Amino acid sequence: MQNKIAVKNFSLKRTLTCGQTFRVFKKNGVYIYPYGNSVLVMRQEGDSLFYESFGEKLGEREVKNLLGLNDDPDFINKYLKKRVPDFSKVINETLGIRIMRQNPFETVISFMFSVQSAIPLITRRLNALSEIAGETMQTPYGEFYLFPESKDLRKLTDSEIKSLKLGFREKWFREFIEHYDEKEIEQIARLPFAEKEKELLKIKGVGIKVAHCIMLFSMNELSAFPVDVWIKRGMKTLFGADGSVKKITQLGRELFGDFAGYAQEYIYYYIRNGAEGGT
DNA sequence: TGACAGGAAAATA
DNA sequence: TATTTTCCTGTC
Repeated sequence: MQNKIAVKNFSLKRTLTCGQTFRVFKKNGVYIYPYGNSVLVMRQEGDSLFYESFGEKLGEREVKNLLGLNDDPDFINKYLKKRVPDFSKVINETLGIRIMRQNPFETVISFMFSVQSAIPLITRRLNALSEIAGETMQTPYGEFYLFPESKDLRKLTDSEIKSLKLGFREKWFREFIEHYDEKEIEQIARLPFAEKEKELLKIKGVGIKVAHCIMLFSMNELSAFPVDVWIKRGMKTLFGADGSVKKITQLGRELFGDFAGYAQEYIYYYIRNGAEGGT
């Protein structure tokens, strides 16, 4: 792995395992991430990130963009502290998580599959789908499957879809692949925030939480504020916030402004292990 | 075995 | 418009 990027206050591990992405493989100390028509292999050593790609080659610009390495944690933390002084205790200065800029089409399906599901189950479903419909890529690290394109998804048979065991999510998935393709999702990604949210909510299986996950993790909207059960608990503990998910989402965006998405990561870590000193 | 985890949509008030 | 109920798979 001769390609090297200098990084600061960055944790590849945390970035890839914090729940924003689901199809990442760890093998012999390297992380392997199928992305578009590439398989990206990465390894971090201190302040150096090493990478190489197979299939379509990925350059430094693309890798940095994917991993959110153009975001500046120092700036973001200052911004958040200035806006919400009480929040200082929640901010973990060395967390090293960056918000990724993933593929929007894949991210819609990923978070549709995430509804009422834990991470290992989501991963299993997405891997099963990729193995059935995605292209195989041979690498020195083994064989990996790219995430399928919409044209591949339309070719899925009934029993193949059934084999994914999507449960009540199955009808959403069928409707989605019938009505949407990459182009349409890319179009949505170009809209301003409010319209983006509105268009995403039109997709069956996409409610407010999933819509904000999609915007944050694949559509460059760092002010998105996905509220799951943990964030709901956190917002209640920290700010006494109560009420519907919609209300908490609004409150989070008003409180944390341009970087609500990063604030959300801090709250998640704080409420799950930060307050007790975990990692 | 039964309790529980996890969001969206439909039903209901 | 706001609250309750139903949906499915999997783990412990």
